[in-house]
Amino acid sequence: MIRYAGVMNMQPRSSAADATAGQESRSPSARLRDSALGDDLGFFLARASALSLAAANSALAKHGLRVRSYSVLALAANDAGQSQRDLAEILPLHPSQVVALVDELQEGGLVRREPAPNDRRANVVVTTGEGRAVLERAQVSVREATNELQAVLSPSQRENLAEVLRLLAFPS
Amino acid sequence: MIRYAGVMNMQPRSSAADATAGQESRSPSARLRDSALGDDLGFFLARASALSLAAANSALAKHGLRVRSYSVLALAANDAGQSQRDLAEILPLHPSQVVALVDELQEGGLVRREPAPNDRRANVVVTTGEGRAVLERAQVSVREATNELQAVLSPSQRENLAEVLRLLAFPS
DNA sequence: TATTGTTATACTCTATAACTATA
DNA sequence: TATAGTTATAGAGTATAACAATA
Repeated sequence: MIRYAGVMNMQPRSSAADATAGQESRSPSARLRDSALGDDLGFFLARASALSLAAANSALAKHGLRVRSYSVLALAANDAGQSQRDLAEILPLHPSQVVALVDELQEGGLVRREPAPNDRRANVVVTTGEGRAVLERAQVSVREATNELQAVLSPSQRENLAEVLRLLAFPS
Repeated sequence: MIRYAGVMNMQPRSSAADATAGQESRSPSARLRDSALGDDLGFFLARASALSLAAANSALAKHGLRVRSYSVLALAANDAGQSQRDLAEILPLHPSQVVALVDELQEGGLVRREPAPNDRRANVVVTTGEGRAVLERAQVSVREATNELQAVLSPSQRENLAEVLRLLAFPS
């Protein structure tokens, strides 16, 4: 049911084709291992990320959300008083992308734009009651999908991964 | 110089704005940590992947390549006799995407399409001498970029990461 | 009947520039 | 003059369907 995104769309291949492939039929993973990509950490990073993104998007679909709108909703819900500019900075997205995402969430009744108290240029993005309810349900779905994906890892591997990825994602 | 791709485009913000932000000015990373995204491994995975992709694309630009064309070139060079369908399966990309990538590489003189010996429907993608030369130089650049990105990690952390990512990327 | 390469199309995500209203 | 939000547009990347030639 999961659709792989990005560099990751799987093309299921008939096993008949494999069977008749002839003499030089190493497995796809063997070919990959022997190529220049075989020890390329970036390749695995991209693939793991795409799988994770696809799983999250799939889990969020039933709530009418995608990863990016979910992110905006999650941040807006966490702390009232955040302007669109703040959201753009934190996520990080371009301000013009935040406009579209907030539009979408607002049309669904999940957030409101309110005038910022100190700055008449700025909007504060505020979650509605409906928005908070949807977010809570969506969080459960995302967590389930994440756990399923990480089921192949031991608890210590998970912790290690989180720590190392944090270093890579936010080099300080 | 690096341009961050995807969910990852950084919007540099004037420190003046931060200084005058007023009472509730937690840092962006603090806001992120407190939000529903703060413990979301998928978020860090996406961000690390985007940084890695951007670094690789940046490193490949001077060779006239991008990550996807580099991947096709690397696989074609590794093993003569691979059809476009094979490449699509291994990478994995949609066959129609491989068409465009091979077109591009062929126009640059890095690969040739040759008729497959056993199957007149299929093309075999073969690297030219120029293609192999470019690939070798590109590989050096990619490796440099990767090392720079992973400089924050200890050797054992790198090994661990590679092992864990392999499990996530290719769940068997 | 199924598969290979191909073309075409559409949709998502990302990047950039420009405009307006405020500061 | 700089910033917040907005609009518009263009380019990657991705997904899908259809077609001709061949198996």
